[in-house]
Amino acid sequence: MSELAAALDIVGARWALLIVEQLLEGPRRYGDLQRELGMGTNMLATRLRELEAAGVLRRLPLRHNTRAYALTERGLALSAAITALRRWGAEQT
Amino acid sequence: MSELAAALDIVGARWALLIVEQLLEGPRRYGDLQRELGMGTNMLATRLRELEAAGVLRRLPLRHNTRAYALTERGLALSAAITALRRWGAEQT
DNA sequence: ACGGCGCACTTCCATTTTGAAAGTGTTAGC
DNA sequence: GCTAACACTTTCAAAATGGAAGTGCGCCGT
Repeated sequence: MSELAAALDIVGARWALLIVEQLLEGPRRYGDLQRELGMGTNMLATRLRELEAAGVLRRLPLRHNTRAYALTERGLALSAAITALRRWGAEQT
Repeated sequence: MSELAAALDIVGARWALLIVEQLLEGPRRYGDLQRELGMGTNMLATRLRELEAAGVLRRLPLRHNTRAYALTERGLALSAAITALRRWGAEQT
C-alpha cells in the first residue's frame, strides 16, 4: 500500500478531515462537534472511535458524563495537509 | 460550505486522490490506471467522469478507441495536498 | 473477409457505508 | 421527583462501493 493510501485509510473516511479541522482550533465536546459540522450523531461516534484508535485524537474527561476531544501530536501533524486542501478548495477557476 | 468541505466534495471520494497521484507522474490510459490501482473498472469510470467534470483532468484522444487521461492545471495544483498527505502517511508513530 | 484480441467502457447485483430519527443511561439542577 | 443536558447506541432506509460479466469498435493475422 502506498503512503498516500495508508493516509487515506485513516483520514479518507467521510467527515474525518472535517472533524480534525475543527479540532485544530482547539478541543471540542461531542455535542459541539455535532452542531458545528451538522453531521449525524451515529457517524460522529463512529469516526471519533476510529480516529482515536488511529492515534489522531484522544478523549479528555472533563466532568461526570462530559469529555472533550483533542488532537494528539499525530493529529496536529495533519495541519499541513488540511491547509493545502483548503487552499486548493478555495481556488475558483 | 467551508473551503475544506468544497475540496473534499471533489477529491474526497474513494480512489479520487489515488487517481490524481498516478496522473502526477504523467498521463495514463484507462487500462493502465486500472492495473496500477487495482480498482474495479466501474468505479474508475465513475471517478474519471467526476474528476473530468470538476476540471481536475481531461481526456486526450490518442488513436481510434484509445485515449489518455492527463491532469489539468487545477489537477496539478493538488500536488501540494497529496505530498502533505503522503508525508503524513509515511510517519510511523 | 472473418475471427479473435485489446481497449474503453456499461450493466447487474451483492455488500458496505452513510444518514435520519428515535431511544438509552447517567448526572445535575430545580 | 421531574426535567434537561450530555454522550452516545439502535434501527432501518438510501446511497456508495465492488466483483463479474457483457458491449461496441477498430486492428491484426490468416
